[in-house]
Amino acid sequence: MKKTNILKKIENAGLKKTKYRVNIIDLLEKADGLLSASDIHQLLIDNDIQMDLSTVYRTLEKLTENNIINRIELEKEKQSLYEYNREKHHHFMICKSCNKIETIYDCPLTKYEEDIKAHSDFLITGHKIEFYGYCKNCRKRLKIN
Amino acid sequence: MKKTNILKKIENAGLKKTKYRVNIIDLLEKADGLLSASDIHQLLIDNDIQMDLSTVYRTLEKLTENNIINRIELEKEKQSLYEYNREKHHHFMICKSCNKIETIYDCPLTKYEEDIKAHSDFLITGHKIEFYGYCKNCRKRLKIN
DNA sequence: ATATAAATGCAAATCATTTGCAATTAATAA
DNA sequence: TTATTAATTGCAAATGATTTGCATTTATAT
Ligand SMILES: [Mn+2]
Ligand SMILES: [Mn+2]
Ligand SMILES: [Zn+2]
Ligand SMILES: [Zn+2]
Repeated sequence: MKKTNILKKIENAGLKKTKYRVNIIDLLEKADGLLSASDIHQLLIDNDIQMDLSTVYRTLEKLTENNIINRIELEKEKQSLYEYNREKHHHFMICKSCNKIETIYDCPLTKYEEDIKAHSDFLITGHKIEFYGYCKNCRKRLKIN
Repeated sequence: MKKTNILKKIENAGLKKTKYRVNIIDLLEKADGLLSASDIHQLLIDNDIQMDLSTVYRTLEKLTENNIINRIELEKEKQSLYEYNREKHHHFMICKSCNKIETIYDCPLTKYEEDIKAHSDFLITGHKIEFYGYCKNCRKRLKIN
């Protein structure tokens, strides 16, 4: 992503443009998987960017609040994970053996939520799904079909 | 549930029959909602049953391992919650305003999982869904339609 | 009744996350 | 540019749920 776009996002959120914020957004935008606060902290250090872990947390909080990134809480992962917000509804498949996380850009619930809307007093405004199972590699390795 | 059935469950799991285990299973079987470890600890104290919180945790762990109860980890609840395992597949609807948790004994994913099975290398063996929205009371109170 | 492994209480440790506070810095106005 | 002010930061300490080490007790089988 062009740096100007990142700066625009920060500006639109009414946040100060600090090198830390630009760096974290940049890093998450380039990352291909989900990253934890400490992952991010370490990656910054690897890039010679010193930043206190508490500041990482505060930054992630602010960016999450402003929908620039998403905080993901997965079953069993004690740490929160973060991803760049590409504004594309998605879900996760998590391998029970190696913990690999794959993303599904697809959603089976649209119709179901409409049904609930019609038949229940509860108004659904969102949902979260995690699928659990075995990834390609682990199926092979563990001979699971 | 008749106490003999609880004892049978403990026995089948190869666990010792301690008053604590019987009490916790009993309590969860009667509870109508989800309970945290500290909820359970407090309820036991209210019933004049002294039990160390660490023992509550260890008991819940054992009962979960043996599928007598289920451990539920919900987005944003920092504490794990527990329910008696009625062996009935279900999901939750969580009110964004009052945090009320309602259960859905229904599942919209059977067909979808078969689709994934057919089109992906990932083998799905289970899933987890949380629906978020507003319960009847909060819809009324907050005038949300 | 005895032996043995499991269960327990208590205190201390863990670990991700949060917070208080003083110092620094970005944004804005003068 | 300089001054002003609120936001941001670093550091150390706190938090809070959960876990663990260890000595003691208890349930179960012989
Ligand atoms: Mn969806
Ligand atoms: Mn289901
Ligand atoms: Zn795997
Ligand atoms: Zn509600």
